[in-house]
Amino acid sequence: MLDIKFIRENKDLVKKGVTDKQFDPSIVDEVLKVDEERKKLQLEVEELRSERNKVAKAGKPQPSEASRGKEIKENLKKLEPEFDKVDTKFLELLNQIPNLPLPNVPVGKNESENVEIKKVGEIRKLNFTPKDHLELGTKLGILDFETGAKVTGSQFYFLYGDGALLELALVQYAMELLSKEGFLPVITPDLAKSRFYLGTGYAPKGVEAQTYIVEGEDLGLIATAEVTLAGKHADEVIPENELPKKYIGYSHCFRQEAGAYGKYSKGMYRVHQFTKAEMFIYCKPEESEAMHQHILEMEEKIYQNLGLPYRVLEICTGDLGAMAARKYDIEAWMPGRNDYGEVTSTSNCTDYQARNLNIKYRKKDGKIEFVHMLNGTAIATSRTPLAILENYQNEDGSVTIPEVLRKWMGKEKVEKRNK
RNA sequence: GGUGAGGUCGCAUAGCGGACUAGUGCAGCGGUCUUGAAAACCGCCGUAGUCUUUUAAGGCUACCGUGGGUUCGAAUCCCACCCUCACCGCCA
Repeated sequence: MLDIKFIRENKDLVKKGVTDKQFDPSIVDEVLKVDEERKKLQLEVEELRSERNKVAKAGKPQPSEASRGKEIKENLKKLEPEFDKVDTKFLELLNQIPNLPLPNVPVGKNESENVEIKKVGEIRKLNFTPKDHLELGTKLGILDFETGAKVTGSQFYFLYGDGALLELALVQYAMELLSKEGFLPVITPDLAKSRFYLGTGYAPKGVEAQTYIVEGEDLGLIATAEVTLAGKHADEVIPENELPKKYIGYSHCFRQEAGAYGKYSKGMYRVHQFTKAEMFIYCKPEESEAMHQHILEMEEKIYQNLGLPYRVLEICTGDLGAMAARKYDIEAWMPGRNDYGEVTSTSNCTDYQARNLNIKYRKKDGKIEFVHMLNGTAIATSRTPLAILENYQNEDGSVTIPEVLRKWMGKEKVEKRNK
């Protein structure tokens, strides 16, 4: 959420940001209106409580005071629920105001106005018609959606042999590279309490649209390790000298993806479960822009080393979503669709998530302030293997393994298995 | 899953209905002393919200695992839940 004080004092600025994000700016006026109501009620409640405390402090049973005390109690019994109701409504509305875009973010209505900031790598010219990853993987016997559908449901898959090894190799590659860059490798739980899968904004509006929820418990399957890594420091005050904290988290990710079908969702591009190595950084406000560039650099390094052609997009205001103040996506070339497709996304959420989760840091001078929080994909297995299969395919249907992964795969090429 | 013990201010502890405006110790910050340091001594030292106010400062409210309840008054009593520790059971 945003700081209500900031909203009170910068109404027009907030409205502009909200408008640029393609949210309805009237929400800002609504919040301020309910805020006034809330403050009024709060004052009444606090005055009553103050009197109650005085009466109580006067000591023993004095008959007249006791009856006044009873009266106050009755009044509070009516007023407090009223305040709670308004307060709840206030928070609900406040949470609907998205994070504001940073000043240099390109203004645009939707994804069509995202800005391509660079293109890297050369697209291989093939002298044969490329197959898509689904056909390649299925024929190689390493990818099996049919059994996934049988056992679990549509858009789930089994990996066999080199398919399984490729996923593990990618994760190990990313973990090794990033731990050398000062990121702490973390394996997190794959489930989290609702406070965290909601508090990180993964389901702020459509709520259950993305998240699988465990019946009878306050638990859901995480959509990304961002949820657990952000929850890790909830309600903490981090000493300044421990910042920045850099994590590379490993988890499985679960998304319902309700209604998300279509030709671009084919095969591994959009699935209900995948594995991901996710970078996550907590830092001081003044260094968050630099940290964001740092994450993007790491992502580029990974895709360069994997030898995958890609482009970098700066996401425009209208496509940022609620949490991000700035966002970059990397799209890798995917011959199967003859187009680029998203493989990573890195967001600077500034202090928006930190305010939801109450994560602060103590400065050297003793002052306490909210941290900035950033996240970025290192490897999303399903989409990265997809890009590898399609870009490294040979005419005979075999797939050459990228050099950096060979030490974990123990071979240079994936070929058809008999069994 | 069962039984028992426990969750109090950064840490450690006290607290068993009205002297709690949550005490004490440690750590931290400032000072005196010292060539410097240590020690000793003195002072300061939670978070959030809100009101008065230009600021500064002060007042008020809430917070003793979480949520309810009893009472004029709850850290303290009652109920439910969560977590930690120990032992037992069950399992990779």
